[in-house]
Amino acid sequence: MSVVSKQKEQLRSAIQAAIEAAQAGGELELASVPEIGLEVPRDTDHGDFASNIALVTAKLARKAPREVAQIIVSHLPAGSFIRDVEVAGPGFINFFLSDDWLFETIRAIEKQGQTYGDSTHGAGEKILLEFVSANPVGPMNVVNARAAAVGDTLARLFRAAGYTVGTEFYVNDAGNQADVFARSLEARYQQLRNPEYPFPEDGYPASYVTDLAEVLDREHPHLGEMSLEERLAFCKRWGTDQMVEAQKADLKRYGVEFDLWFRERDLHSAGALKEAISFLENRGLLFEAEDALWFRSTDFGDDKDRVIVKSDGSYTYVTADIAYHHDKLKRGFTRLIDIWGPDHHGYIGRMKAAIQALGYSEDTLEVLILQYVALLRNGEQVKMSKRAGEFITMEDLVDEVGKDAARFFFLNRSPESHLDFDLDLAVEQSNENPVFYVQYAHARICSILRQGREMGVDLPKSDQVDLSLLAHEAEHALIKQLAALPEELLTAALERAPQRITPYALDLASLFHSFYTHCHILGEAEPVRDARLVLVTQVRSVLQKVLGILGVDAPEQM
RNA sequence: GCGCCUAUAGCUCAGAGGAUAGAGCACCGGCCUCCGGAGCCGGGUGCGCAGGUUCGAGUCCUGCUAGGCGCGCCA
Repeated sequence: MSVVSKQKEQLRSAIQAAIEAAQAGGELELASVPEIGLEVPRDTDHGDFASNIALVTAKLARKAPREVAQIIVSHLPAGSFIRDVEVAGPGFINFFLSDDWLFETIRAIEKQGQTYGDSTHGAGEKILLEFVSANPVGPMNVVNARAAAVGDTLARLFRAAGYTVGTEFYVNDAGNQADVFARSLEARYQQLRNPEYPFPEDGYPASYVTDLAEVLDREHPHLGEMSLEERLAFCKRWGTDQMVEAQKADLKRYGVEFDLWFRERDLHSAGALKEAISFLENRGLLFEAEDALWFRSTDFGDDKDRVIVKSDGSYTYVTADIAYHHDKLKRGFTRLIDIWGPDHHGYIGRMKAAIQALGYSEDTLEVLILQYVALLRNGEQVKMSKRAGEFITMEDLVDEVGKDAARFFFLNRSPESHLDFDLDLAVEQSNENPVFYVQYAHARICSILRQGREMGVDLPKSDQVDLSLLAHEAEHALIKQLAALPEELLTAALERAPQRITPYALDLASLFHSFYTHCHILGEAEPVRDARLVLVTQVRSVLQKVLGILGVDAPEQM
């Protein structure tokens, strides 16, 4: 249990006891006592913790909120860890604690290191997080970059919250787009010898296809001996493999590595689609109409029924996706979280229907819809067309603004909000970027500790120093921020809100910078110096933890 | 027409039913005998509109308005 939770527990039982005492004395009449809410107020004038219990119960007690608060306060045990208590505002009870819990926080971080802030909340639950899943027919775009940042950080948050997590990239290498890509690649290959060779009307004209054709020609000279059918199959397999490798490299550079790259073609070759179809068939959920085979998804709340096998005998996208999700569930995952683009939101109904048809509850599948990213340059939206080969790729973005700034930028916004990414601004102001502000705090601490070492100062442990010397306002504010981490991480995971972490990091950095200007360290008398060295060491640890969650580097020097 | 998302400061965006709504950028002042000035301290404007629920609403509900996206035997 975190230090903050422990304080809240103690306060809760104190309040509970006070209410019971008031009831026994006939001062308060409550049929039932609701859960006692406690929060850390934003404003430090409002104490270390505050409760709204009097506001919540006022109606029940038929008294004014402030009066209820006053009665509760009068029955609080005296002389405890509660240093002071007051009734404030509309009826809040504000608690001012003795500083011990702050110092306990420092000892907890020192002891727990990079596991500080973790919890066991998700123990027993296995989450499969699927994200990016860009088609293997071209380079990834900036929405993919946004998805990668959000998904990767969510995965890290889930792990911190004690869940078992698997991350997957679904490679759609067996669908229409892969065929179109294969035909495009084959045509470019032919054109190396015969410039007149026709390029498919719906093909991808972008130059990377031409570049790829040249590699293909170089590495596979026997290709000309194949039949057209064989060659297309080869292009499809080889070409998508090349794209997957390129995507892997881009993502790795971006700090994202998946546990599994799941190939759609493996589902086909394993007969998983047929298996899924007969599974549904056995449950009487399929019917034939208009020469096609349909899934009666309306039985599970979908808007309309969906085609599973087209009239030409081929499968739809949803068929493979049902098989894929069935596979995930069979692997023992208890919750599936998919991150999709906004153009897929209409797809939620049929997938939730499929999950239920497979015998699981609707909320086994959770879909997070990521909104679009509009790129701005010179104040105007950059027009992009994948088909015309005109677009800013994820690789371009990372080249231009850097991994850390790009990730931080994406993670500073809520996933479901539309995002304008001003490239000029991101590049121009790269030195003023918030991410550097946080990294600078880390580098500064490293520098202090480095200089301390050079001066021959041994890094003290918390039990060797007098932590009560950390009495400055800036020090208390800093420690409170450290204490807030466990709740912050858990809430971010539960609400699927990675965008909560960047403000936390910025606040922590800001509180550190402020502390730094107000409180010197190495020049101070030994007891103060040592206490502060312990403090900044723990600040560094938490900065590393938080930057690690964001997937942003924590440099020792900048 | 139906569905999803969005609307908060000049701009880009945070915001957890609570007290005086925040950050960055931009703009204007201060702060270096001393650990990194990529820093600190101060300065000001805002919840699209109208109802409702609540002791209390930027937050929840309803209806409008505006923008983005979707509604395929495409993926």
